[in-house]
Amino acid sequence: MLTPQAEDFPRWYQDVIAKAELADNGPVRGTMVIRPYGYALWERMQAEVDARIKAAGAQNAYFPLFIPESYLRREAEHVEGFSPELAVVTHAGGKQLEEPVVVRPTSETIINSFFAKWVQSYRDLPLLINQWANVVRWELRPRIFLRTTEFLWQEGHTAHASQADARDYARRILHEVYADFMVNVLAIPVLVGRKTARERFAGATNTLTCEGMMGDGKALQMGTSHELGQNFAKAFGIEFTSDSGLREHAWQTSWGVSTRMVGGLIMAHGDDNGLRVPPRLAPVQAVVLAVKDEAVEPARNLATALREAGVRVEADLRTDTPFGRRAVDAELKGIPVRVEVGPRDLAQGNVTLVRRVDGTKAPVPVGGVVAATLAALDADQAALLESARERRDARIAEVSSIADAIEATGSGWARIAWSALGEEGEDKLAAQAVSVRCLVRPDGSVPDSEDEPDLLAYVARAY
RNA sequence: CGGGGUGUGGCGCAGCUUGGUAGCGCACUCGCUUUGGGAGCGAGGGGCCGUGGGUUCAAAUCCCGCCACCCCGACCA
Repeated sequence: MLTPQAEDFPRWYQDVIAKAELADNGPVRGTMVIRPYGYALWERMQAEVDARIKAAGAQNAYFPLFIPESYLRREAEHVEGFSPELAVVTHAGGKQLEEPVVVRPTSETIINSFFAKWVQSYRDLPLLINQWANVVRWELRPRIFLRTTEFLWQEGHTAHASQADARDYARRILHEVYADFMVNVLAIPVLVGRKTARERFAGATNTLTCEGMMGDGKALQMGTSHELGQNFAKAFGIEFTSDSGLREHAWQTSWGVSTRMVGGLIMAHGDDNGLRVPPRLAPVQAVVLAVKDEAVEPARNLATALREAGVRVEADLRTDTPFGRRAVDAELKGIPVRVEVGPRDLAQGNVTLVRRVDGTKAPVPVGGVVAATLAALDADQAALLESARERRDARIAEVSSIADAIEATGSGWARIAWSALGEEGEDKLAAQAVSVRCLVRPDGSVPDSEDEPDLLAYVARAY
């Protein structure tokens, strides 16, 4: 299984670094350089997430990279959560600044300072804003793709007229944007639930999460959606006149997903032969590989036919590069379908269709390539999700004691009654580097409070 | 900050115990042969061995100091 920066890299991961070009460590500790192929994966994630955000009614905007230090101090809990990991600019323009500015670790403070101007009436609400940006958090221990000093993300910030509206919107983003994308595009069957107070975002009144299980059984928080209550509205003066003429503070949410998802994709689906990219995400869904010179023209034609059928296709006509190398290149990148076009098969009117997800190879008549490719893409998207779901479910242990829970997290997750755990239990887990990933109701839905009866806690080791 | 470890061509490493002409794999350059699963053969280029000092006829190797980086924890998307 593929773990970025694991002690003993699988050999192929080094190859991915060297050849498939996902990411390098950057020149500053913990930053990362995303090479073109890794960025292509991120661009696809952006496109899919952005479409869902817009469908949920939010609009894109952009706010400053630099935030006056005093802005962060306005919300006590928030500043406490971030102060150790801030990058602070003290000098600029050749002199010391009167007030240092921080490089945004997240943009609640700067965006809310504008919201305070933009929101005057209940008619201005809800205000639904999203920003695609880079942020910087000087973490103690970076981990490539999962916790880098600088990362790319999307952060949504909204203001609502009522607590109920804010609560509903935070849930809507969680389900319709994040979980929908992760399950249906990334093929990662995320668990959706509520964070405990201990795990909550600094400054939030409620944090919701999508938790994915990686190939080694550890958990990865892949996306979060927060209810901020009126904390920031009070700190930044976001007030409006309600329909009954009263002056009220807005209720807010914030939510985000980041390049961490690239790491999640790698660790959830990668195998010993490289990446496996689900077809709906894949920047290149099919590669048509000409085995020898005389197959170049037929290969080009097949690529055109696939493109016209709506497949994201690439023709590999580099017949001066050995076949094996080109096949392995496609495999490492996780390209779902490979169509090998060679004279031997062509003589029979066939090509070979190779599928990355299950590794099968089969001869297909030239005229049937488009249909076979479309069928394979659909089937493999479903197969990847199904195998990830089976693996996850098989690794969730039902336990009733804290000791058993810790034991179970050696290989997967544990499910335990929240009443058997509580905050004291959470402390004991933490001492063993185990955390409560989220709380859910018995029917799997997201709780409104951690005090609801019969809640279940999922506990695991996490990245 | 605590506990481990590592610094040797672009990348990954051996050599260090027992001092004596700096080596291997990958990558790179050239030539020929190859091309249906990470090509083969031949010929090349490239390194003040992290850094400062010490011991010695002689230091990658031994001694002392410093620096950097990595891993495991604390912090965290």
